[in-house]
This record gives sequence, C-alpha cells and structure tokens, in this order.
Amino acid sequence: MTPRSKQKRSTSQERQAGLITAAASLFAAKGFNGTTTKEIARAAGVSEALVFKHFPTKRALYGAILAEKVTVNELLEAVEESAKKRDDRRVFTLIASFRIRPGADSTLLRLLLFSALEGHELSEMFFGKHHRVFYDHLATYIETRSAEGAFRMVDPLLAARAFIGMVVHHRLLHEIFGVPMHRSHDETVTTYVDLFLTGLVQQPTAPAQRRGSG
Amino acid sequence: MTPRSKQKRSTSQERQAGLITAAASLFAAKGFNGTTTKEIARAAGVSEALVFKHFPTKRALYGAILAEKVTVNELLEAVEESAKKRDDRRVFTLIASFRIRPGADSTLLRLLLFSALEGHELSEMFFGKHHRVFYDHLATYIETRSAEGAFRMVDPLLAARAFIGMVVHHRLLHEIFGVPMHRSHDETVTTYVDLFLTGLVQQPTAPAQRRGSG
DNA sequence: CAACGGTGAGTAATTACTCACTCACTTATT
DNA sequence: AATAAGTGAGTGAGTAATTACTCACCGTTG
Repeated sequence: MTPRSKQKRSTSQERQAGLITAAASLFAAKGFNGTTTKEIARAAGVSEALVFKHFPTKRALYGAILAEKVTVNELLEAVEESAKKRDDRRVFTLIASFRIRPGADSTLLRLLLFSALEGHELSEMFFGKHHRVFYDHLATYIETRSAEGAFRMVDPLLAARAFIGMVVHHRLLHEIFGVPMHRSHDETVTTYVDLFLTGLVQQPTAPAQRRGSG
Repeated sequence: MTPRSKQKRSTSQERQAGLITAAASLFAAKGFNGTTTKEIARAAGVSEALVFKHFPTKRALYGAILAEKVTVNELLEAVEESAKKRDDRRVFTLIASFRIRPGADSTLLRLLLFSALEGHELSEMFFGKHHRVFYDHLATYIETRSAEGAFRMVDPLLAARAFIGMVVHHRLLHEIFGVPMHRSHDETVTTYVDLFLTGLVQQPTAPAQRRGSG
C-alpha cells in the first residue's frame, strides 16, 4: 500500500468529510437557499457532479451536516462533577464559559438558526442535541437545589432557560449581530453568573439593621 | 375623489403598502433567498411586473420593509414613567411583558434574524431600532439605580443585556424553535423579573441571625 | 388625450441535477 | 511477469426548470 507518491484520489469517506466541512461553512454563512451546489463543489475542490455522487440531493447533504454536528458530552460530565459537590457557582460558570468561550466558532450557532428559520426537518433534532440537553440538565439541578433549600422555589425549567438565555443571547449579539464585547470573557461570565445567582437588587450587608417590612 | 363604486385600481401608496405587507410575511417565513418575486406578486394579488414598477429590485423591496418596520416608542414612554417613580419591578415587567406579550407575531423577530444571518446591509439599522434602544435605555436606568445604592454595582450594559437576553431567548424558543410555553404569560414574566432582581439563591429571611462572612 | 395603474409575454442568467464518459488502481487469468 | 477485466473516483457538458427583471402594450380615469 502506502501510496506515498502523490495520491490523486481520495477515499469515499475522505471526500464525504471534505464535502461536509466545505458545505457546512457555506450553509452557515449563507443559509441553505443562499448556497449553490457549484459553490460547495468549488470549496471542496471537486466537480459539481461528484457532489451528487455522494449525496443524492442538496438537501440530503444539508441533513448529513446537521446529523453529524452533534457533540456536547464533555461539558456535561464536568458539570456533573461540580453538581455533586453542590458548587453552584461553578456549575453555572462552567455552562456559561462553555457557551461564551472565545474560540468557539459561530458555525454551529448560525447553522442552528438557519435550520430553524428555514424550517428544516432535522432542525428540531439539531436543537435537541445542542440545547435541550442543557435545559434539562440545568433544570434538574435547580430543582434539586430548590428542594434542598439552597435555591428559591421557582419553576426550574424557566429558571434554566433564563440563565441559558442570558448566555445564548450574549453569543447572538456578538456572533450574529456583530455587537462588540466590551468586557473580557471572564468578566462577562462572572457578571452573568453573579447576576443570576444573587440578583440585581442590593442585598443588605449589615442585617443587624431592621429590614423595612412595608 | 372618492372612487366609491368599485375601485379597480389602487393608488400607488396602497399598492406599495400591500406589497410590503405581503412581502414582509413571506420574507419572514422563508428568508430573502427563499422567497421569489412571483410569490410576492401572487400574495399581493398583482402581476409580477407591477412589483418592479414599485421597487426597482427585489432587494430594494426588502430594504423598504426593514426601513418601515420601526415602531417601539409607546413602550419606552411607559417605561420612562415607571422609571421616574423608581418602580424597579414595574420597569422590568413592562419590558418583559412587551416582548413576551401573547399576541406578538413572530414576523419582526424572524425578519430580524434572517436579515442578520443573511447579512443584509440594513440589518444593523433594523437591529438598532428594535433592540439597541432597549439596552441603552435599560442600561441607563440600571446605572442610575446602582449609583443610588438600590442596585449592586455591575456593568450596566451587561446587566441590561442579561435581562433582555432572558426574555428574547424565551421568544426565540417559543417562536422560532417551537418550544411550548408551559407557563402562562404572566407567570413567565413574573418569574423572569423576580429572578433577575433578586437572584436564584435563597436569601435569609430572618436577618437577626449573624451572616457568615467567609 | 395623457397619465398612470396594470399586465402577458418575454429574456438572459442561474439553478439543481443527470449522463456518458475517462482515468487510476486492484484483482484474476494466463 | 504480462495482460485482461473490473471497480469506483472523478468529470465536462449538458438539461429542464426557475430566477430576477424588462418591455411593449392595454384600459381606466381625471
């Protein structure tokens, strides 16, 4: 074997992976309707005809992308560990950091939004794998901590969504709408976590004073 | 004037308004690239040629929509009033209610997302008129209240975005991703406002006890 | 009649997708 | 070892349909 010289032909898998990568960034940048199969072929460095050898239709290629881009687990394990220690601040910080992390490319977020807006059939699955897991996980934790008396009694799902909402919205502003981040990554995360856990209203730090009752 | 009988021909303004309405809902549903001028004409009940009598290009029609859909002021006045009274809860409730209000159609939100994702030149203006005003307004209020000692010292812009983020994210989930609202409108708003103002962590209700300092 | 609202029938370009075909490489047969 | 046959990657040149947009031409009305 060892085609050391100059392998002219890729394997089918390599080609498919290359096509998916090229198409994913194009679909993320310009949407499904805004991307042509000719562009995809050119970006992948092959002829347009070959695209259809690997994927029967343009939509099938799109579906393959959505079905492939599913990876979150490493975060949930780290969260689980902090959750066992009841380290509330760390649980929320981990989630927020993961979502706001500086190097995260906007491809997935854009793909998610495009697929939802354009009503692709795999959109819901894509959403479920990328976002719903967070809500459910976080909601369960909040519910537990509420039962333990550490958190107030709130609808855990609403609370989870509220927190994720802060963070996702931040990414949205930054990555989709181009709003500049005027604070550092860490400052932003800390602020959000702090706001969510202890609220905006100033708490009395000298509780020996009477607290107004009306 | 008064063509009372059976006006076969509309005025130019009426036609333009009709075209904008028809096109707006189509663009919101399927995006710019996903909508054809033929569809727009059919939805407006005219020939395709007439579309181009009123708007030189499809993109100009899109631009006219974004430029026209700008209306928020009534809310900001109500907020201003509550802000003067330092009624924090009401300020936030007003904003949240306005955004989550049940009858709000998703057209504007979808148009906003599509225009940002597809990179339309008027997207930023659209965003500015529909969202940035909220941040700025709210940030100013938060800054004032922080200076007065009522709110903690936080980056006011981040805090404003955090709150708007909760609410906008809620709409996103509901209107774009089809996630069902399992709580009523009012319950949801109350929960969000309460979470944001007082935080998730249970506060001691009997402050006569000493509070741990480490 | 003249101006304007309105249209049918185009057109050139682009689109997703197809097909007949070549080329590189592997395997079986002599 | 040489050759023949087969396999699958890869393509140039299409095609039918759709696209945004145009234009010569109506018909109503002031």
